[in-house]
Amino acid sequence: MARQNTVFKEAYNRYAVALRTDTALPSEPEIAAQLGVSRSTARAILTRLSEEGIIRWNKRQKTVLRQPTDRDLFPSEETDSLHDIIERSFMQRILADDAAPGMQINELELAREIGTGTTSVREFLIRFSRFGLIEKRPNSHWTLKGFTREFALELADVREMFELHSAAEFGRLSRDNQAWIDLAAMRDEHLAMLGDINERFKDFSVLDERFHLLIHRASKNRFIADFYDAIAIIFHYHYQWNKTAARERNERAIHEHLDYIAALDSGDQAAIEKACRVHLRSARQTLLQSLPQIAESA
Amino acid sequence: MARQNTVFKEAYNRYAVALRTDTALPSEPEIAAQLGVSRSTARAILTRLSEEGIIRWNKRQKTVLRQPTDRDLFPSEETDSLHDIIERSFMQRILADDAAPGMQINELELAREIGTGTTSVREFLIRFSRFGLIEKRPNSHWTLKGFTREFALELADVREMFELHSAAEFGRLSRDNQAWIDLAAMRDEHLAMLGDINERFKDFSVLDERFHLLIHRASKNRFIADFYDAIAIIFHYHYQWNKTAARERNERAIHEHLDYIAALDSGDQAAIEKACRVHLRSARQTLLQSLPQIAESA
DNA sequence: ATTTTGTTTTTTATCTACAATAAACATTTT
DNA sequence: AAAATGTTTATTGTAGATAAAAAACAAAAT
Repeated sequence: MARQNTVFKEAYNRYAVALRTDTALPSEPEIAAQLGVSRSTARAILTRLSEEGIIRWNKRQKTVLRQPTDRDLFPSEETDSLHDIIERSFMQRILADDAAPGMQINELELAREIGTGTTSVREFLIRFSRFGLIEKRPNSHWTLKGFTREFALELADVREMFELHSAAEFGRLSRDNQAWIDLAAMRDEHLAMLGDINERFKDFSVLDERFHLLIHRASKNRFIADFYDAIAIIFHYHYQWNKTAARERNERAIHEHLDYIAALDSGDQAAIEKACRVHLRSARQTLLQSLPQIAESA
Repeated sequence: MARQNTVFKEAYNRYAVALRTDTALPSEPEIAAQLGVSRSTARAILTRLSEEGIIRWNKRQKTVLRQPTDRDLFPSEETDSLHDIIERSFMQRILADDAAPGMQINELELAREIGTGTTSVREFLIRFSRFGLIEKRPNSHWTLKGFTREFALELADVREMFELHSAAEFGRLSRDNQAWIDLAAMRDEHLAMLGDINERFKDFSVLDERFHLLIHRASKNRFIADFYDAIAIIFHYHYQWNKTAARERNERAIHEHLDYIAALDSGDQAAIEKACRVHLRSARQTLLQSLPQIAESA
């Protein structure tokens, strides 16, 4: 098999669930644009919808005959892209207890366990290597460097440099910039979450990511943006893993964010830097406390 | 063909030129370690040296019979690793005049022109993408973002953050650290080059890279180190390309380096920061001036 | 004249195979 | 017994093939 048609299946599901009986569908290019796929794929979706009797399709006439049921959709295992499958599987492995720093990573073994070819695994590892968690010796194996204390400290250092820079840039944005509106909305979301913290503290990590992304966008720097992508992925898996004292930790972080937002809003660079440093210091503590115990420096 | 034996050929050449008639060669593991290859490859080298009548090899007895000549060596085209070939070829293309920002990059076309398979080109592009000069749209083509003014400014911003951090860390190193000895040697090299600047100004870029690498090593941060790798590669090709006013530019940079070294040596953090900023400001200017004219923001 | 659909071509994503290289194991030599 | 050599096995690096997806081209409809 050369390639899975996951793009088609995933887009098919996405389109099918949004269909409403008796409505007319737009033109092929419009459907393609809505779904973010090519017209070829959009046509493949229409073809299948037609074959399944979900729509009647004749050139420009496209009418929804019936609501698709769950049985019309592709199962979720078939809609995940190979890259996502590999990423999830790999992250689970390196966060598992028996993944000790210094461990070798075997491409063929990994590919077999995930049930995929070696090329995809190789490409994933190359992409993933920029997160600093694995390293390759040429003509030889990859080595897991792991979530060690060194890793956390190095990550935190760079994060602080970048965030202080971005926060300062944010403070310099002209007042008619969309970012200020987004920031105000963000404050409201923080307040809302705080009002129902006992129920909603688990949603904080998503809000946290969006908040810092908003700040970082102000710097308009591709290297900072890339680094934040890396952080987001690492935190995404890491927080799924480590959930100790989440409520207290998140509540405190929300308060810090609110102070930080107020400082940004004031436009006072000294206040911004101060609030940013306060938050970054506790974020660093959180990160260090959440390290897996076995992953001490190799 | 599955794989070129460039590791073997390159190591063979390296070992052959160092041979001296009538000397005895060490054990296989030792040879392998010297060359930085596996014993399998070391044995392949000994086998060929023996077949060519350059050595007599009988178990532990390995004697050099004659000095290898140029004709014994593999031609340089056969010793370059595929990765290096692709890198060189690709950098030449994106620095060429007709490489406009926004241009599409075609994997298959690139592979054919370089005379290699698509897999290697893909992997190269994935690795190269972290330098921020190209970008991929999933399921579609790569786009050349190019050496634009934005790129230079973003690069310079991050470089400044990192170098200020590293320089401060350097100033905090304990006095018995090897880095101080290296720094003193580095100052002497700068002075020597300055004494013969008209002849040697072209060697500055190598010294410049080594100098900044020394500074950055003090921060012991993998993200900073990786970023500096990227800078070094980009500058390597970029400076080969742009050579305007090299003598004056380099002479001034040497003076700045010497001031910077003196500041580091003093251990005074304020002086370090000042000297570092002075140098970084002119380095930024140099970078901006060296931009290709056509590569203005797309 | 522009937009939509129909059809063909190009390009990417992924698998498989295999030589080069590294690594492991076994035997011999000192 | 430790280190070297001899031999076998495992793993990586790369080419080539192919289905999926995108893109380009052509014809038809508003």
